[in-house]
Amino acid sequence: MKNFIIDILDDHFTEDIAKQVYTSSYLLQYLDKKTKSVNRSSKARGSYANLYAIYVLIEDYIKKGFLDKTTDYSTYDGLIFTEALRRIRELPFGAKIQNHALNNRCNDEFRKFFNTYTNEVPIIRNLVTKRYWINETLLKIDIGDQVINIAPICNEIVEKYVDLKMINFNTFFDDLIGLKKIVATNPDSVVEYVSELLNPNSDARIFEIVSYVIIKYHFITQKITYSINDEKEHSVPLMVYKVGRTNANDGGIDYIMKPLGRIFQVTEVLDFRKYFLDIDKLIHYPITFVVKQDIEPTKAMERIVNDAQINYSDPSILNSYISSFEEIITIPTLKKMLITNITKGFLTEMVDELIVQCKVEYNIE
DNA sequence: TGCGCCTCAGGTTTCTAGAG
DNA sequence: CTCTAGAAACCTGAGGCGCA
Repeated sequence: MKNFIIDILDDHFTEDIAKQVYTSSYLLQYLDKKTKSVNRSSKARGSYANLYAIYVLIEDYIKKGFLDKTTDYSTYDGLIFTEALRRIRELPFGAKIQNHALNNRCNDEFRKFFNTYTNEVPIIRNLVTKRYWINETLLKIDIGDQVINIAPICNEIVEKYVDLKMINFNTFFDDLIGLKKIVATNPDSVVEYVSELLNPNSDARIFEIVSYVIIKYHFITQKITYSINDEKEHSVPLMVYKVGRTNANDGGIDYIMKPLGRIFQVTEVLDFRKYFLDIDKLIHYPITFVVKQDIEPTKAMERIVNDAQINYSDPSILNSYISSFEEIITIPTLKKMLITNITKGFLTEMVDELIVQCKVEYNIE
């Protein structure tokens, strides 16, 4: 398969020139290296920070008219750090990007790739004035009889890359929106789709969201009645809340139930050490584990206990961990819950909730 | 094929210089 | 002196890759 960078170059030049431009431009080769995730699986992480650092500086370069040589770029004051970072954060997936790329990482990485061929780096900065420039020498490609400025092409590449990543990513949302449309007319296919999301190979974040939605609607029909100091009785549903985004919640609690205070932790593996670590983190507070494994909960528990017994000779220590397992929920449990939720008529709500949670997870809007 | 090490990239914390 | 922006160091999970 031809890559999209070559396609873009071919749009601008004859095949011969396109090839020459590519082989003489380290910047284009760098962009090529940094955009590889397009052709990888949906799990492959994209890379935006370094690309965006280059992008905003080139954008500034073009916007201020240096492409048309109306003024000399070397006399330009440079782009202010805060402005550059602000612009980076406006770009798709860029909301949380930090200072690293502008400060050093982009240049470091470029050097790592190309130091045997060139001493130039993409980003020029003045530590005293805190201003930033794109390195113009890397933009001007001399191919013998002419000098080509690749500034617009570089930015076209970055834009195309972001487009492609967005398409990848939007497919899932489009699917969900599609589900919403057919939920009334063809509920069976919705069930099939959601069940598919529960398979062990699905993306971890998706699994965490889908299992949350199922668990939430499983408990929401159960009511608890309590009274404080014998005062009037309250009757409330068991509400499960998702705490934070998966990505921004390293090692934290995943779901919490009010008012019982049950805590849910999602895990992919059956390694007992992972469970014991979670239990340690919460100082042996009881935990309900949601496990992305296609086995019955009893089997999962058996395996954990067996493995742990080999490593823990003291039964009282072992027991202090085992007793911190409040419940284990596995894929078969979730599938059963899904079916009962649907028979209770929660299908539409569940699809809506899925969309809401995905928007939170992926920072949409 | 499974395991351990390495890289990558985002996120958090700390340091520093300059302004007031 | 304090406050702030900017810079840099530190941390961590996930994926990839090489090796047995």
